[in-house]
Parts: sequence; C-alpha cells; structure tokens
Amino acid sequence: MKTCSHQHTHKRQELPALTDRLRRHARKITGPRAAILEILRQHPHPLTTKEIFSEMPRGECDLATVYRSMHLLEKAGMVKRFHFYDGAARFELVEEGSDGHYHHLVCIRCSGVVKVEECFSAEIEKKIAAKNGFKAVTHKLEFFGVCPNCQG
Amino acid sequence: MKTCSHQHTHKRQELPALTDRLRRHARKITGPRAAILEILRQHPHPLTTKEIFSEMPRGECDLATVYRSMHLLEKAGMVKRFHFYDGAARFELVEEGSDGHYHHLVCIRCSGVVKVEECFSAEIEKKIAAKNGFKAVTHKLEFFGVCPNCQG
DNA sequence: TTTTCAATTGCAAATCATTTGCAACAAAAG
DNA sequence: CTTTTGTTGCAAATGATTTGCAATTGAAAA
Repeated sequence: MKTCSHQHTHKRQELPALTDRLRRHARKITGPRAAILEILRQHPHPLTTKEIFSEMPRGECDLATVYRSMHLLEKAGMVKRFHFYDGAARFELVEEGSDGHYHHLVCIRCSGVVKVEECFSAEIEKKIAAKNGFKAVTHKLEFFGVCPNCQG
Repeated sequence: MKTCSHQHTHKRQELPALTDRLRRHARKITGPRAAILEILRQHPHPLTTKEIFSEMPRGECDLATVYRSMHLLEKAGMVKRFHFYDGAARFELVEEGSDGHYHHLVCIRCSGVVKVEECFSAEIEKKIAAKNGFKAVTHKLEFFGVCPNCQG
C-alpha cells in the first residue's frame, strides 16, 4: 500500500511558458490575463479573486474580468480552485504536467497556508468508487489546525 | 497502520431526544427549531438552508431564522456543515455521541450524495500536524465522481 | 501591415447566499 | 402569572460572483 504518486515538484514556470499554455487552449492573451498569470506566478499561495485584483498594477482591469479569467484558467486546467473556511474561492497555479493534486494545511486563526505533500492511499479511493459504482472519482482534502504562531 | 476509528453507526434519534440535546446547550426549544430538527431527522442527507426552509410546514418561519438556527445547531455540535460543488452550505444531523466525522461521495452530474464510511489512516494527519508544528488538526474530505445513473 | 471579426473587456445592474439591526414576541424561570 | 432574556420576523445591508451589452482589441486572414 503506497501513497498516491501525485507530483509535488514546483519549478515555477516563466510567464511566456504560461501564456503559451493558455494559447494552446485557443485563447487570446490579453493584458489582464497576462497580469493575472504573473501575479499567480509570484504568489505560490491560494489567492482570492479580490487579492489578485488588488495586486493588479494600478487597477489595470475590472473585478469582473478577474472572475471571468479565473473560470477560463480553471477550465484550461491552469489553476485550481480551493474553498477554505470563509466563502471566498482561492486560486493557485497548477504546474505544467502536474495533475494539480495536492492539499493544504490552513491555520484557523491567522489563515496561514502550508502546502501538504502527503496524501492517502489511492486504494481507498478506488475501493470507494468500486463499492458505489461511481466513475472518475476524485477528492478534495484540506487540513485545518492552529499554526505554531497562533498557539497559546 | 489502521484506518481511523470514527463512528459511523446511525440510529436515528427521535425528535424529543433531539430537543433534549439542544436544551442541554441551554437554549430554548422554539417552533422553528423543533421543525428544523424534525426535517433534518427525516432527511439523512446534507440539506441546504433553502431546502430546509422550503420543507417547513407552510413557510412557518423566516429564512433568516433558519440561518440563525443552523449556526446554533452547528455550535451545539448537532449538525455538520458541508460545502460541495456550489456555493451553498449543506447540513446534516450529527448523531448523539458521534464525532460527526464521516465523508461523502457526490455525483457531479445529478448532485446525488452517498455517505462514505472509509477514511484514511489517522497517522497521516498526526504526521502532518507534527511536521508543521500545528495543533488540533482536523480535515475536510469529500469525494466527487459520476454515479451509476449518470454514466454513459 | 492593414483589414476584419470574433473574443474580450468595462461598467453597471442583477443574483445568490448569508448576515444584521431592531422592535415585537414567546419560552423558561421564579 | 410575571418577569427576564433569548428568539423571531422583517427589511435592509453585505459579500461574492455573474451577466447584459456596447465598446474595444487580439490574432488570423488578406
């Protein structure tokens, strides 16, 4: 019983490599989109749409555009969407070739996030799928706790 | 390495037992609260606030009251909150004595939900907590896939 | 490079889920 | 039965996200 073999290597791609990836999905490379990719590139953390928006050089684009772009990037498999404690979606770049499968450990006090390499055995998922007759089963797993700084 | 020992036995409690549980948390048993508990009792599925509201006998109470009640029941440990594919929170009754720790397998097509007994080794969680210096670590885990009816 | 056209954006208004202030009300305690 | 304090209804406020539409702009074609 071995743990699942998701990739966790993170060689951060350059912006051109990212725009190429997007272009491959038959999409235009626009100012806002390049800016968003660059921001995600520089923040290896899950960011909310608002955070991405406020990182934009001088209000470069509309909030709605960020929302639209995030959907686009998500469908292109270039970002992964997360939901933690609050109602806001958070996004993180998925490295090329990675299936984007990894998890987080979130501090319930300060909201700090740590990427988690560990994952449980893929056997469990297969067993669950088989037992219930489901196909294409995936999972979402997030850990929550109190980080060292917020203890005491 | 054994799987975690969460309880999964579900002997559905009667309404009086439920109201007693709530009373123990020093809270008044009101019409809306009893109605909500009864609805949750009769639907061993995660329900959205809206669904609970529309199950109420003739609009018995305000939507805001349902929201307030769900927070109350959550703090009392009587219901568990879930977030699946969409933005709406879903609630399910937690059996007395259960730690409310179990998971779901959700169909991404029809939204059907199956309760999942399986869980991964508790060792993994301990290891993650120790490695990062976090305390009181818990996790949220949900499975997604295509159910038998929605395949093909 | 310039033309052309569909994809994309900005803006404002619309939705959706959820929360909150406040006065009227109703359980539970005495 | 009265008091006390938690609860509710209602309406308005939030916060996140979506959408219609006209104006704009990448990128393919000429």
